[in-house]
Amino acid sequence: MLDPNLLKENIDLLELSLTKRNLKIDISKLEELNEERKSIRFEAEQKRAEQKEIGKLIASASVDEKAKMLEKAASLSEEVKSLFDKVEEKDRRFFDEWIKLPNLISDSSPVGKTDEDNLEIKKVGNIKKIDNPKDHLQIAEKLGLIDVQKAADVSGSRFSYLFGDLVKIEFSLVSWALNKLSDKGFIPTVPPVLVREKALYGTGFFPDDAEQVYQIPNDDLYLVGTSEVPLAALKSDEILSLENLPIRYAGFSTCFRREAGTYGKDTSGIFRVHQFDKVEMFSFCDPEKSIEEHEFILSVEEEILQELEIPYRVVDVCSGDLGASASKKYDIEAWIPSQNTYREVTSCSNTTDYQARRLNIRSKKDGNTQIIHTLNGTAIAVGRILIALIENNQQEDGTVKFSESLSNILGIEKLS
RNA sequence: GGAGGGAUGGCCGAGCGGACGAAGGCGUUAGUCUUGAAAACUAAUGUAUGUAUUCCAUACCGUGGGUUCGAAUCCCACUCCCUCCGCCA
Repeated sequence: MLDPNLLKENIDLLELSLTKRNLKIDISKLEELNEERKSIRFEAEQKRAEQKEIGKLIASASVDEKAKMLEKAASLSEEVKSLFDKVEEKDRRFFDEWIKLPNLISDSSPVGKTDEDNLEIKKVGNIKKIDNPKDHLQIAEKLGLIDVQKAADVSGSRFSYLFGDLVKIEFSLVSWALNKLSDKGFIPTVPPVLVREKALYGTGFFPDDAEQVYQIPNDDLYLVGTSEVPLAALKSDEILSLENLPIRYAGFSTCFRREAGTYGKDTSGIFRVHQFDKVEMFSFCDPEKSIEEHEFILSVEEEILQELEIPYRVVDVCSGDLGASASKKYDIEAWIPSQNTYREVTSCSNTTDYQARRLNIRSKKDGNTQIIHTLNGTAIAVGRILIALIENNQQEDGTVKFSESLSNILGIEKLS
């Protein structure tokens, strides 16, 4: 959520940001709603003060005065009640709209409409020359490492069975990443993957992306699409001391996504599935240092891909392609030989104070509280990393062979 | 799943219809004393909103509703925690 004071203090900034995102929103309507709710609240509070005053006098009034005062107080009580009902209604009308506004876009984010306008920052790594590259599913199915057919029977489309060495690689990757992150000050975490609605609102996934989230209606719980949700909510309603920041967590969890609206996209293999495992970085940060922290998280992602010998490029996501809570976002796209292009494997966002305001996470500075900043980034999205590893290390004979240093990380030299 | 107990400020804990934003203690901060430190003493010490900006008003005692002129305090529902029984990786 944005700071409602923007309406008073920096309406131009708000308008500029919305324009960059290609959104047309009637701000004057919002201003009006905001004014209405404020003035009615003021009126209600004045009446309430009056009511309290009389209430206090009643306690010590003489018997004959009392009856009269009680009468007056009763009618005031009615008035106050109806005024506060109005306040509630006006507040709701304003905040229902206000909460829908996406985060302010960073000055440094490129302006554009779709992912085609994303700005490539750099390309890293050597792309191996592979003649007639096979895709990861062709390779892994033949080697008995992935079964999507049977998974479709059991669970539906976009699910998979992973077998054998691929599973061993997954656990090696996760363990390796958690160790690396732990060394960099991230606290390894296994968070809950079922959360209440509140956590999803707090992180900005609700109301906008509600259709992407699996529900457990019997228990009013939701399956998270990323451990970002329980990690962010971990500090909700807390005031953190500034000298302890940044506080960093590395969360491992299974992630669940409905992938509504992606029918026909990436239907082959495990690139886009309903369930995958991921190690996620999350940082609670001093607002003055979130830009550096963002670069730091990106650098960790790059380090991981470099050590995994995956060619990649870094993309600065443009304004039109940015999620609601992000002020700035970098994606890293790995080279996928079978598609002859780069595809997203990690993403890191600076959500500035957008999530923290909803989650009410603050710190103290010079005696005043301030909303802190939160950031998140993918360390290892297991499925997609497996794809990149398989495809970039495939051999002509249909096997997969890893370099010595890569084998040391994965615990496996060859898939055959 | 069954039976009982509980939730109050950074922490502990009192209050159980009006003088309560809340006693007392601990902690923290500042000061006095001291070469310095400790101890002792003194003082300060929640959050948010506002047409207030060193003053004032309003809200917040798990959450939401109700009773009442007035609720931390009474009633109802929910959430969470603890103890015992049952079941269970």
